[in-house]
Amino acid sequence: MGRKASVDDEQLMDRLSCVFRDVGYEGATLAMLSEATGLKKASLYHRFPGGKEQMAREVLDSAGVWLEEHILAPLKGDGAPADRVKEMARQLDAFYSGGKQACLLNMLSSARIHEGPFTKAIKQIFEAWIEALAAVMADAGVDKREARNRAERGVIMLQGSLVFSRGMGTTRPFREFLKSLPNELLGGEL
Amino acid sequence: MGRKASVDDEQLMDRLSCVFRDVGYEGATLAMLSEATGLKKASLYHRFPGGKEQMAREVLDSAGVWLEEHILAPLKGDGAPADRVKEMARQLDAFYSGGKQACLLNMLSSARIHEGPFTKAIKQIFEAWIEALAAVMADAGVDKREARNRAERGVIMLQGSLVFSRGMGTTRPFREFLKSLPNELLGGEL
DNA sequence: TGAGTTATACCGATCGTTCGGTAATAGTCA
DNA sequence: TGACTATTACCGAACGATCGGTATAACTCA
Repeated sequence: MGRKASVDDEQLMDRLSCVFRDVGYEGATLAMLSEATGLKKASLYHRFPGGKEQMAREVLDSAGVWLEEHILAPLKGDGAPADRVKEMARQLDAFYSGGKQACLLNMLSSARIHEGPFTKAIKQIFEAWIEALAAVMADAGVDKREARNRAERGVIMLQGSLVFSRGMGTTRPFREFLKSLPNELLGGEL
Repeated sequence: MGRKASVDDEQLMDRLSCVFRDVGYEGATLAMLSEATGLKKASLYHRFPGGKEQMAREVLDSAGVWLEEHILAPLKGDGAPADRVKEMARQLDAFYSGGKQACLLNMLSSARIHEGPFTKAIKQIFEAWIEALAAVMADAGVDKREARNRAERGVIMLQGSLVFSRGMGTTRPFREFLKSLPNELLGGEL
């Protein structure tokens, strides 16, 4: 068949994701996306006929897949609840580069594209995440309602610690959050 | 001497702030800022010779002043610690329109302007806020180190709840955060 | 070869910005 | 009081640059 791509889809997603996470949707220009991927604009349009919006959309979708594989699946595993949570923390640490990289869910939820193509996907990811977290806590014997509260708080603190870390110019808040997360979720039940 | 302004400085700041909080720095266009303020682009440049960057910078500065007046001053008041925290919650509820509006500190800390003109101001605001919060808790008898931890957690949860609320399309998380804030800060000392 | 991939060149639109000029107020002096 | 001037606020039109996007040709390799 044809010629092989100089950048495989996975690398492509990673590099596009990096740009969107750094500067958001509006901040990301095709020039930046081109430089980050090593592909010229026209080549990007070959891979993403839908343009910048499709790129962001697919990056968001692949983030959803990543969450499913690296976070939700381990959370639904059969180890001890505390171990599953600790595994999640490990994965999060890698995903956010120890707090250096922002969260796509925050960076892509600007109001410019109000009720736009991203809002639904973002909401779904948040919901799936919280549900899986609540399920783990339920396994650990936490009351269902309390489990949901703690799950939301966990996600909220993740987002907040990333925002705060970026604002303060240090990754310490994020790292401390990760450390406190298991106890935060399974506090009275360890 | 000259002609009186059709929009006073305070209104101007409020309307510019609204745009930056909605769509961030890169997302905000002169066209949007012009429409939001009722001033034509050229008139905006009369008020802000430094252009868009000066607008964002002054909006950020005026947010710092607002924090000083409406948050830090009450926190340093002479009422009961719990009352001071509750007053802060009231002010925050108004400032963020019950969770409908995002935080400038989050929206202006994109990496596009890395180490740019906003980072220092953002950091200062975060620091002043946390210090004032920690002081209130110290007044309530909370251990100094613990007070600082809780203060940071408070700010982190504020940011996180705003991000989460926006992502989920509901203000409930923010409102619940506000409700839980006094107990979160002064939990064991009420 | 010929399908698949990348590159060069280009497009209209919009970006942030600037400039020349006009509208409106305040002070001056008759 | 009322023309004149100074000063400030505002706006229409245009700037160069860059935006996202699109042709079409050149290259690569099964």
